[in-house]
Amino acid sequence: MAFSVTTPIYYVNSDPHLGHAYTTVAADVLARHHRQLGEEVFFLTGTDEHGGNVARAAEAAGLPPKEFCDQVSERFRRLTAEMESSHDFFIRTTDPEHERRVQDFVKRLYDGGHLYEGTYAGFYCSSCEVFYPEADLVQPGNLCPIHNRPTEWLEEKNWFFPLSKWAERLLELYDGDPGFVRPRARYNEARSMIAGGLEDVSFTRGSVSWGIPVPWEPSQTIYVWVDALFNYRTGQEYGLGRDVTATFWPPTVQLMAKDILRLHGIIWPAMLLAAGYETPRSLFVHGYFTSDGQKMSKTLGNVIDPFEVIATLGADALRFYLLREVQWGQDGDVTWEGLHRRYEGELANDLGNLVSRTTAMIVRYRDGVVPEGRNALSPVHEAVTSRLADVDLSGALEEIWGLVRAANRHVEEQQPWVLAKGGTDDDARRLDDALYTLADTVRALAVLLTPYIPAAAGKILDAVGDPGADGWERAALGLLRAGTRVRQPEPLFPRVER
RNA sequence: CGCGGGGUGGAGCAGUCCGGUAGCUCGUCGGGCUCAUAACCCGAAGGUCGCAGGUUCGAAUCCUGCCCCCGCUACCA
Repeated sequence: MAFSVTTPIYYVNSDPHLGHAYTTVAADVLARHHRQLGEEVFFLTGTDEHGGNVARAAEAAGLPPKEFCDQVSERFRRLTAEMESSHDFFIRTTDPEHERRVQDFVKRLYDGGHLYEGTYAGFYCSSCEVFYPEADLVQPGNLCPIHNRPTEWLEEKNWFFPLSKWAERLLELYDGDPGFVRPRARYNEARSMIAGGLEDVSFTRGSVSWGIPVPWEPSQTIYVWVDALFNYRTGQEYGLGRDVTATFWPPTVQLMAKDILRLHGIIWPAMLLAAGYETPRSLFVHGYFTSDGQKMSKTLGNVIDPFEVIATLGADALRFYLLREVQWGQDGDVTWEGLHRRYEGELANDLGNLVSRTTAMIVRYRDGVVPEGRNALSPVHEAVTSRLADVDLSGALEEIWGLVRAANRHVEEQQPWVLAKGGTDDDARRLDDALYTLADTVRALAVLLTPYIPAAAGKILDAVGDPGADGWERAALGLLRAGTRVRQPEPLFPRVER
């Protein structure tokens, strides 16, 4: 089995923020989980670096475009590193290997007769790098509907991709697989965009120089979105120093936010169909964040910087919070208040404290050796497996937390401290069972949580004497060997001052 | 006739596809415990499931109409 997952490549026009972190951690959880399952995994992320927006941002920063991209791309790379992303390759669209392949790809479409030459005239927004039909403009003043700034009337010779021609094939794709785009509402949205009629799209630009030259007409550059989308393919072709497309193409799951659904759900598969490539197995569209019910903005002062979260509470906390607080696939509200609440209430009190009390009791009552016993709790790994197979990242976490709570409840029900004082054989046997249940459950929890909070999960496995045993088959209960040595670790999630 | 999301106890949400005693977390109040990161556990109060009609033995769930909020305008995932 092979599993390949992608994030969008992040546009270097702006600094990394919480949304980027969100998509990255989601992809990372999937990648780590599928590795646990023993599958071959290819997880691709990176940065999107061409286009007029970047050229302008570079100019504003007083840097040549490539140098500017180097700097910003490095910030994104640092974010992925700090949040412990396990991606297999970090692509940059300014990689010469990528640029060359994009040219080959576009040439292939050209040679196959899939592009035609036309003149494009229209209202152009230089921020979007997009022409708008007059009907979409904000009046008066022909303002860009996205930026609310004046557009300019521009005419240029372009190569076009006849998207309209592909509508029927796209509908077949959608109708043949209701799971192609998830959640369902996004599938409906994309399908109705196709059914409502598609317009051909410009494939090249005459007015943007910071881009990949069109092979047969070097005065033009390849439109940045073509260049960007095709990273999913080129990354597999050269990312590992060899072509792994035979194993990993097409991508199993491609993650994105809703703003780029049209690009990924319509244009991207059409491009691939035209070029004769297999289309992605599935797309998953997640939601947006608000903070305190409002969009994040510097002016409102409710911006949450992922670097700051990691510096304050750690990468595990950020990863956990984003996937726990926000219903996967929906918009969600994130705040520092909520972050602290989840950190203290769930990571520290529920999980961290469970590990603490479990290990402390085994050290205290059984000299740190796991006794013989059987696990009295009900396993959750099958439910979690099925949630993750459905790419339900917050649902899986909910299932896991049910086991955390059950374990804490078990302590109260069994009252090991009472059993330890009782002198009968029955007391001793019941204490053994209770301690075994706790140690084994904590161990299984670490396995289940490995994709989400890899650092803490590793520490838990070390503490219960099962280091590195994080394969998914270990997620079942009752696998901890009696006689294993346990020690009490430092608090996994120490209290942090607000 | 722009598109999309949402309205469920004080807060945040699940449940709505495939109708059948309204559930979870947090908060509040009361109690228990002492293994543990002053953590943990139990109990209670608290909801006419946005409104109005309809279908049905039965509607948060299906149908019709309406009202309100949010995003699409951003450091845009």
